[in-house]
Amino acid sequence: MEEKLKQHIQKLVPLTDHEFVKVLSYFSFENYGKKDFLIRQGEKVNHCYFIVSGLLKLVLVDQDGKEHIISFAMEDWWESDFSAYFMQTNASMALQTIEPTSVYALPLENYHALSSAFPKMQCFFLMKSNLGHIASQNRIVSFLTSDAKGRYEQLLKTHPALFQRVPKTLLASYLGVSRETLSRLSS
Amino acid sequence: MEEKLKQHIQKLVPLTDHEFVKVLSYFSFENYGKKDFLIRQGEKVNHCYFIVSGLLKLVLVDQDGKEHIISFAMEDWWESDFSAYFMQTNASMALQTIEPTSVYALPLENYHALSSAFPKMQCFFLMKSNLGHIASQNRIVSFLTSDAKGRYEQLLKTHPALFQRVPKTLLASYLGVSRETLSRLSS
DNA sequence: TTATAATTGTGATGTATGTCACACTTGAAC
DNA sequence: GTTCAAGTGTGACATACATCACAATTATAA
Repeated sequence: MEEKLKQHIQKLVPLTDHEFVKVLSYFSFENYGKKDFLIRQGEKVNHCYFIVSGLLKLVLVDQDGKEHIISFAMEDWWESDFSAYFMQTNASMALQTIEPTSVYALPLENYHALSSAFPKMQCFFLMKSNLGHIASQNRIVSFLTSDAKGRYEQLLKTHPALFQRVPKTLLASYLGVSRETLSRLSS
Repeated sequence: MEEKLKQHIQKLVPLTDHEFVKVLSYFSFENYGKKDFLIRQGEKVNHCYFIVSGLLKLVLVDQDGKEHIISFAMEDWWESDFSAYFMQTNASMALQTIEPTSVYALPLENYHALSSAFPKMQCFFLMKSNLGHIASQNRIVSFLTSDAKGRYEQLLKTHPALFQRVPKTLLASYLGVSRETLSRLSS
């Protein structure tokens, strides 16, 4: 499981075993069961997470009590309420497991310490952030250019595994359509 | 106009005058008229841009020839087709001026050179990227949680100036609704 | 100025999608 | 196994929004 994080970082920046051991010391390893909260809406956000295994949802509950899925987070992803994490404000969304999940957690102080101690890691975080920004923009594009059916088909193509692992209600919420409409699209 | 960039950077990282002069040398200053293209869909993307003055649209034309506005870019913003810029692929969207515009352009080689020569600048880019990621995620949230009217009112609250500077057709395209619907919302 | 294009408002109508209701199935807990 | 909750499909109906059409107004250029 250390290997997972090591290989993940090494895909973008070279890192000796010795360096990695030091890098790893900035993180803490944590295990969660099903439906556990890593972040609760309205509370402080102390960590961002690298997901070793499992599956989570980044979710926002609106005034009407309706749940909206901003993102699913799976193996090899980084997730948090990044706005609340970086700005040190209260979480506007929750991060909750769908399946039992193992993560490496990185406190904000350590994020900064790690970035200054290892320029390579700052470079790594920069690349990750750029990729995250691009991914979000693609999602915006899919809202602008596609209707429910188009977005459904894109998701089916890019993340077929999700349709096995996640209840349709959650997929519908991620796509921005009602459960019923999604059901009709897939039949 | 150098001042604009200097103050913008100094809002996030401290920089001596001497350092800034060196930083500035990585950029080239460019002027554009109305409706000029900085990036054309399908072509290589060589620069990202800091906007000193003016107004642009980041826009995608789909198969049906319909135009979708991913983003407006105004003074003090950074813009590009970041996916194409970083991955060195062809642009999936165009960047075009709405008003006459002045920018500082940064070639990708210089982006990397600047980041290694000035750790502070890498830190700056990291913060900017994080903020960009967060902004995109907020836009996604607005698509998930709000209908056309809600998104219209949010935009009116956060960027009232746009309603003076930009034709309603473009605002509609940004909001993901038809021109006619936007017209009815505002009356 | 005059001519032409760009921008905007508004009615009539079609369609995609949401909402409510209910039944059926599947899986989890005791 | 029995029980209960979670997940799913589908009909009937309501509604938000798109599309098409046209007129009116405002910029832009010759």
